Amino acid sequence: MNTDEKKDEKSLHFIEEIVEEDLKTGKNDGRVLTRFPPEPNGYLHIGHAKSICLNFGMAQKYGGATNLRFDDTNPATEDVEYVDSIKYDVQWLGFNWVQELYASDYFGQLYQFAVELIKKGLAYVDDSSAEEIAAMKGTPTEPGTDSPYRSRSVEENLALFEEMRQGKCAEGSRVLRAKIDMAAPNMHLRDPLMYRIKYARHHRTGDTWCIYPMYDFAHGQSDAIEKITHSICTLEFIPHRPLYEWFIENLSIFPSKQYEFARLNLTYTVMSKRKLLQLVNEKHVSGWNDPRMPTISGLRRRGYTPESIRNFCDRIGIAKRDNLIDMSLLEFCIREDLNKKALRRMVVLDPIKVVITNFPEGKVEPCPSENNPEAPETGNREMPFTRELYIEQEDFMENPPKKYFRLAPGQMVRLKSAYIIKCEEVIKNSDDTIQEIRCTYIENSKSGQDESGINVKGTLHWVSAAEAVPVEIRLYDRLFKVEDPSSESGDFKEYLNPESLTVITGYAEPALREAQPGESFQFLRKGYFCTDEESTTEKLIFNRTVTLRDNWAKSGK
RNA sequence: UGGCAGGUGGUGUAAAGGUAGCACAGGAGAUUUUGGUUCUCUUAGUCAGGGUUCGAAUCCUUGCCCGCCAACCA
Repeated sequence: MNTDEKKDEKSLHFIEEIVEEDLKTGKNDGRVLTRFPPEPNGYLHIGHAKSICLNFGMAQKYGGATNLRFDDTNPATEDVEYVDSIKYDVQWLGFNWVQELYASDYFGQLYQFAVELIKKGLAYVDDSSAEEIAAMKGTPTEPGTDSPYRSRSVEENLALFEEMRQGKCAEGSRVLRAKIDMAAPNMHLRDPLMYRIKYARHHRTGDTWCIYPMYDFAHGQSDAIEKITHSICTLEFIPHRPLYEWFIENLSIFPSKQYEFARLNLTYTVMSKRKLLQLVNEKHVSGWNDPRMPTISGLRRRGYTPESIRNFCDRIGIAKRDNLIDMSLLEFCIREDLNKKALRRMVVLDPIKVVITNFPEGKVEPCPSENNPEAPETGNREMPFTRELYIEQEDFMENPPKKYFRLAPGQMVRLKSAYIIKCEEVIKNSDDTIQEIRCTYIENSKSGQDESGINVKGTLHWVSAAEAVPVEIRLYDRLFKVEDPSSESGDFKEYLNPESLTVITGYAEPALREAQPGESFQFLRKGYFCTDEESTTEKLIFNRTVTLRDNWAKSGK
């Protein structure tokens, strides 16, 4: 009994365990307040989605809340364009923050904190150059050396820091540093920089400030100011934790706690904002929302749903070891979701003409076809069946291998929701290519009223040649040719997949005329496709989200 | 040769000293008017050595391997 109960429980990941322990011991009065802290210097990607699901998810699960806080301490790289896209993407994923905040909201408070540390003799103004500071920092195996400015008096430091703030110092001429330990084995404790001078216009504070706090002197204090209980970040911030705690202790502010988990890596793509920005700037992709990008906006345009992404984040788990998740898991998640939701439509991507010789010219016979067999309540739409049709080039072979269930001379197939046809003759062009396939249809074999008694192995999708709508189809494939482009030697861009995008014209059944931008469909036997945002009634454009699973192709044919 | 954090099937992730489980991927079959879906079944794993223990993925120890850290980035 006891063991059965245990089996049913989903096991907790290490952060959930920490929170449950805190709740049990009454820490923070049972309060859970997390924050999602993006820097507005790029678009959010699927790795951020993992963090978003974690931070908002923890709050949701334990009756807490989550702040959205922009870590905007570097005006040189940040912009409102990014702020807007980030807010949109978080909401699109299905999460709501209680407060929209900015580290820049705290610039005044942070300045006071710095003054406080100077007064306590724990911070000093250093006139050394960036190069000199780097040289005095030492190396991981050798201790650093004290700066000649390290022993300035409190009064002098106070005056100098004030001058920095007033814009009396040139950019790069001075910095404010914490006075900790130049011999610390942890490099981050070797008198880390707290403030630097930057004459850059900030997207929120404008020209109010010319000194800006570094990450380490902004993040922890922002957490403390907001009384964040669990400050969750990625593994590379582990060495920052002692510094995070040092500032909090010496300032005697709310003791937020930092916890670190392993960031997401995905096969056949890159996940660093720097690299993604490079792909955008160098035009290897059409923009941050190119459907090949692992960005939230790219995935959205590709046809990924919020549900599928949340589900994916759920399945990959939270742990501390480095990981490289197989792209096929993400693909599984979107297929799973779209299988339930996407309406079925027939589109021939690579047409070959079929003439039904015993079907009257000019006749149009409506064939009802289910919109989604997984959701019968979606009903049917009608496909027009006519004498001339298109089927897929690959669905016909003159000399088929055994177990080829499709069309071949003398063989019969079912046209989905319509008739069984038999291939009678192949008409060729002078260059030996196929001009058209001549078939006869079995009159009493219509779907739903089949009295032919004929059993066929294959069912093909098709469209009426006369009624089909030409549409643009963008076939997307993986962005890179190798699983882990970042770990390969040389420039990661050498490994871009030149065939990541193929644009073709396909022939769609008439019902697709009404496709709205953002709407997803299953093109029968071909895959899931999403109407592109640039699609119009005059020119329909579809992006391939993902192919269907294909056991036939997998078997090597 | 410094500090820190990790190492469980191909990929992820559970098992908190007591049956190594789940998902994806792979394989076999059944169903199917999508070679889709669904349903069965299945291959495959505790980094290595030593120790503690009745019993170790788990504790101790040594070694090996991977990652992060020396931006006026976050």
